[in-house]
Amino acid sequence: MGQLNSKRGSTRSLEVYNEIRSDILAARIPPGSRLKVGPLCERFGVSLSVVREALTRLSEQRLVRSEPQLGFTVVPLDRAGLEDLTRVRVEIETLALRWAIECADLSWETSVVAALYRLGRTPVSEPDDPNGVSDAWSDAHAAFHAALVSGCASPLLMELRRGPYDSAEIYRRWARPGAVREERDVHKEHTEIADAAIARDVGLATSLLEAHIRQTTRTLLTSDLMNSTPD
Amino acid sequence: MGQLNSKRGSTRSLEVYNEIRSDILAARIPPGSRLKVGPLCERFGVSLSVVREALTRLSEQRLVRSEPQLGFTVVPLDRAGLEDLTRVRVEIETLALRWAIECADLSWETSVVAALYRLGRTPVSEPDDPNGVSDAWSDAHAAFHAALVSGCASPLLMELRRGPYDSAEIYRRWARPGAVREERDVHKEHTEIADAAIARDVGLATSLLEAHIRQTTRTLLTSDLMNSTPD
DNA sequence: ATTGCCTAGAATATCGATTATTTTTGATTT
DNA sequence: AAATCAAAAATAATCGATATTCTAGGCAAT
Repeated sequence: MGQLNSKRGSTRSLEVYNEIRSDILAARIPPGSRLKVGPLCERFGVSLSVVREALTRLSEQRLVRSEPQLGFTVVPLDRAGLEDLTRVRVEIETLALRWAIECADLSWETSVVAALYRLGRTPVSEPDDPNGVSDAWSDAHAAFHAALVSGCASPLLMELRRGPYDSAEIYRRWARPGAVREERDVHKEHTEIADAAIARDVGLATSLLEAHIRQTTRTLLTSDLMNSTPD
Repeated sequence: MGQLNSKRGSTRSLEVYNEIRSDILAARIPPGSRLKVGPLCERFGVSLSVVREALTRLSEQRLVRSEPQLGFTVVPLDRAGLEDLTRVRVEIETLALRWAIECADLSWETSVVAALYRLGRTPVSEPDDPNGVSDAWSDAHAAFHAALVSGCASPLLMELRRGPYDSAEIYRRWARPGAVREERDVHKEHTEIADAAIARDVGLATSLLEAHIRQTTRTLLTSDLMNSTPD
């Protein structure tokens, strides 16, 4: 009864939304699996409407698929979808970076440097699970790419960028390096992108960013994950 | 018992969502006005959860703003927002058009020609309300711009394009020409864009499309609407 | 044995009522 | 008269239960 939620602007539905979103992005729920409302209610100690609202929001963001009368599922992995996603991401991310460099100021540079440093100091994988990527690294990686475009002076473009980035995150998280041991020096790629950006070299920075995104996809496409799941 | 809704895959919530969305895009609800759940329930003869779900979906699409604990409002008009929106739309629409031209095939050309013809034959405004734009023309206009990019072979890009287009639609609908009687020949602009696209002239088509979008915004920004509403 | 139909069980979508929060109102004090 | 605070009204958020739709598995017919 006495439920003291004094935090202003907070909502049970928002909390559940964040929990489920985090579960999906952190690869704690497999792509394609069903999200049954009943069990989720029980898990969060919350009512139907709350969970439905959270799932509805996620489905508008393309992290969840909603089939009327059939319920909700985590968006499935899909080869063609990843290729489309990559093309679109390359355009949006490089556009945002271009604008950011054109509008660049000191606080933007600072946030890029800071995010890069943090990313470089964060272990890529947990000691106990050397296959997957750690939550901490994923967060730092997201923060670095967000920082790169944070100076673009377009709130709308930054919001539009988030969806595709998150969609790609699911692929990154589920791709067990497996057979394809990465020969890339990912941190070097990040460093070069940041350097070029701060040096105001639009052409170099955007082409490095493009190569970075495409290379990641190439790795994912050849990973056992995308070849083992037929759909 | 009364099973009025035998349509598979339909949902009360989807219907309400479409109704409200249509109300917003057709300028039947003023920007910034509150969307109280109670009255909407009564109007549609439907329960709270249904309306909330519809509004949640709309707020993810940026047509509605959701402030926790404070309810929902139609997204307000905003000068800076329109300028940002325009910059982003120019990039996304021209990108999609570029891809469409590169992938062009006969059925794409056909749909462009068809949409252009329909648009040209649709009266811009109703006889009884010569100030506003007619629903039919808005639909035809949306269909034409959708047709232009329909050949881009990227489902994701087409979906991403829809949000900003709809956001801009609210501005188009609420701008009473007022003092600024359009000296443009809008249909000529559409025709030239379509011609260039079908002629595979990427540079011309995209720059005409860009000019088209920017010109519309320029008109809106000088209309009395954007100058009378301070926020 | 395979196909198609039908019934029980499970899950989704919707409802009506309850609880919690915000806004308004109006009395009280400075 | 202006400002402050407290009760009341309005509105948002959540809950528990009902109605509807889908799914699975058995049974009959070919």
